[in-house]
Amino acid sequence: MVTTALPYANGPVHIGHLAGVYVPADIYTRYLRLKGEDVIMIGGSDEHGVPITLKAKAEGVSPQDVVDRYHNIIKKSFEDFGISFDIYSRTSSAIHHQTASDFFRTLYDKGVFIEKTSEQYYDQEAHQFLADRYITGTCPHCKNEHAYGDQCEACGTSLNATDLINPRSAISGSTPVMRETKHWYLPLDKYEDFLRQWILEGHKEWKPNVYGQCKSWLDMGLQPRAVSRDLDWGVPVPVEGAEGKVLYVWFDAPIGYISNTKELLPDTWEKYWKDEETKMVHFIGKDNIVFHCIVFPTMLKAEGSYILPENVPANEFLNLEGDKISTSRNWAVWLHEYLEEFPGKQDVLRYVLTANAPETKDNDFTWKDFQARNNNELVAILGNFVNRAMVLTRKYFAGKVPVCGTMTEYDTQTLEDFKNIKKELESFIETYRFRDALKEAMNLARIGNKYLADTEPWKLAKTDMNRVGSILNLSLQIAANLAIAFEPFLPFSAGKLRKMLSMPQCDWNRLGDTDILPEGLQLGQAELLFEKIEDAVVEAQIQKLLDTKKANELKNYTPQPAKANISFEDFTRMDIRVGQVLEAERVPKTTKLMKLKIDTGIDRRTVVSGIAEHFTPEEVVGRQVSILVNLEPRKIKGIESQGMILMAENADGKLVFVQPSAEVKNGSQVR
RNA sequence: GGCGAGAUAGCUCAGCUGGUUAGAGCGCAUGAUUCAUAAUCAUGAGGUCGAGGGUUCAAGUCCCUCUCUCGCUACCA
Repeated sequence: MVTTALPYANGPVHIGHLAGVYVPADIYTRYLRLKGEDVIMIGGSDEHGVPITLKAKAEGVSPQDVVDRYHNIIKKSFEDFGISFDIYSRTSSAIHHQTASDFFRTLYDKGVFIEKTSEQYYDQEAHQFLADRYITGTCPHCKNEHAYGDQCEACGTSLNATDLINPRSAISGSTPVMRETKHWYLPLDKYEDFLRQWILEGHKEWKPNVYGQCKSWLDMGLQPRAVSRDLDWGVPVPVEGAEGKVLYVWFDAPIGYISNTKELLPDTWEKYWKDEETKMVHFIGKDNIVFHCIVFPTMLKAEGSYILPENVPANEFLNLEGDKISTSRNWAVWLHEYLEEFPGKQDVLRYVLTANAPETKDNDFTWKDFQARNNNELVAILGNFVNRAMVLTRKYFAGKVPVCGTMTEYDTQTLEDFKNIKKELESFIETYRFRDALKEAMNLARIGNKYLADTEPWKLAKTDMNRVGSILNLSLQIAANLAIAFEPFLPFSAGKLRKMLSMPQCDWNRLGDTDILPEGLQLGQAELLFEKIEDAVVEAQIQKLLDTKKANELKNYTPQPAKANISFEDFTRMDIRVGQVLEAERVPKTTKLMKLKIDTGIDRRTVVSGIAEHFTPEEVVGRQVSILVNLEPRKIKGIESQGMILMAENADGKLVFVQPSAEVKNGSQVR
């Protein structure tokens, strides 16, 4: 049984999700199916939790509306992309609510949970407890007045809601009060010995990143974790006196794997979850390691009747054009958009994401690389070889598989080269090394190209047609092998290829054979498997990325609220002058600081300013600027700064000098 | 300055528990070739494995120090 991390239904799916989870899981599953194994692939949307309720609130719609929207987009795009789920369901379904509820109740009845009462902020007007995100207030560190209960976005410090000065409810705006609330905790610490044994002793074969992270968690010591929250969106806690409480989203989400299996196989689902013979594999990203290796197994163990995962092949992250993928910054290639803009090119993306998969460390996706891999590998190596074999066969044998005569020594030598491809592919795939597996499959096409180049059937056609027949027969058999080898990776193209080769079945066990296509078989219509991608196309994608990013930044820009009024007195105390930059140099070992020598008209002084990311020293020398001259001097990086240059900051973070619109004398006052 | 990750051919990266002349793909150069979506095939160019030190019979691979790069965070008066 293969499970894939449940994508969170507050946005569409992007290439990072695909590369990390869904493409590898799909390759693995398709491979097992081809081998005739009894395998199911389980997926679904994760639809509970605070961020969805916040999004719903911001848009003025219900949480259900939000999850409906994204669930449908995600589901559709997975289908179109060829991720072959046996079921893709969702955690807002009735069957999931029932399953999660029962699961909790079972643990509850067994006395697994610890009940603890703690004090939490409560909104008396809205009559509900407030999650950390729902509380705003003044940050105790930087005095930012718009800090959240879990984090201050101005200074980046993570906070407890109780740290905030002047806390306010984000729902009603009222001042919340502390009130007692009861929650249930899963005592992970009690399972530490079991986990230690199971993972550290029993699963040394797990990927180093997974094993390492588990080890570090176990070494730090585990704490009980709350499994419930005060919220009205989610699976209600099925216990008396738990009104207004739901299961915490990390508790309910992995149970989604079980619910979805139930939905798929109402009668036989237990075979997959409770039979020791079943191998369960969780495909996830690195952010999910702890939940799938520590928390969920503990839940399953505590319940008692479930099996534990056999492996958790977590991938690292994929970056995009050198930058982290980010939903909120819109720095992503969205799957549903890709499918629209590159119709019929699912396999190109599948190929690129696999060839460059973040299996051992974070990797970078670039459109240039996408183009290069398509043009130089898919088109030039794979597509071209198939096309050569097809065209030659059509030309000399009217598109029928020719008779294979006696093999030359060279033929058998070529065969040797790909005899063991099956074994190698299997060993790579079964150890989750899909990048290497794909490379191996590609090598088969290279062997084909080399074979044609070395035997030169187009020359022999003038003298020895029998020999040409043997060569093409073997070439076509290689093509047939390609159709099988690529089936898990590039299902669309492999299907197309099989159609061209009149190969109705795809039987993995025939991989490596050289009699897959019978002699005399009439081949289908030849068509190109892949087509070149022009420069303009990828340039447009890069431009689009930059544009949407910019647009998004501007859209998200909200002017800071006005500060409290000050008196005229206060204003006149500030002495702002027009000055001129005489010298400028970067401050060593800093990224943003520049040291400036300013002629203020009154004197010449040194000012340190954080503009080095936006201007070079040459650009600023000679410029007139506005400068606050009577600011208390301050040492920055050991340099005394005597004043402040006034800058305007644009929505995209770019700085602009505030300077007079016409030249004035240095020292002129700004009032 | 703090925390985390990293530094291997022009580029993107492999190199597991230390062991023969350090690898792949792409790019580049030269040659071959024309069946093929100017695609293919061959050959090659020599990277002091960031620097220095240490452990060892033996280190890209282990230890220490330093430098640099990339994230996040200070510094933006």
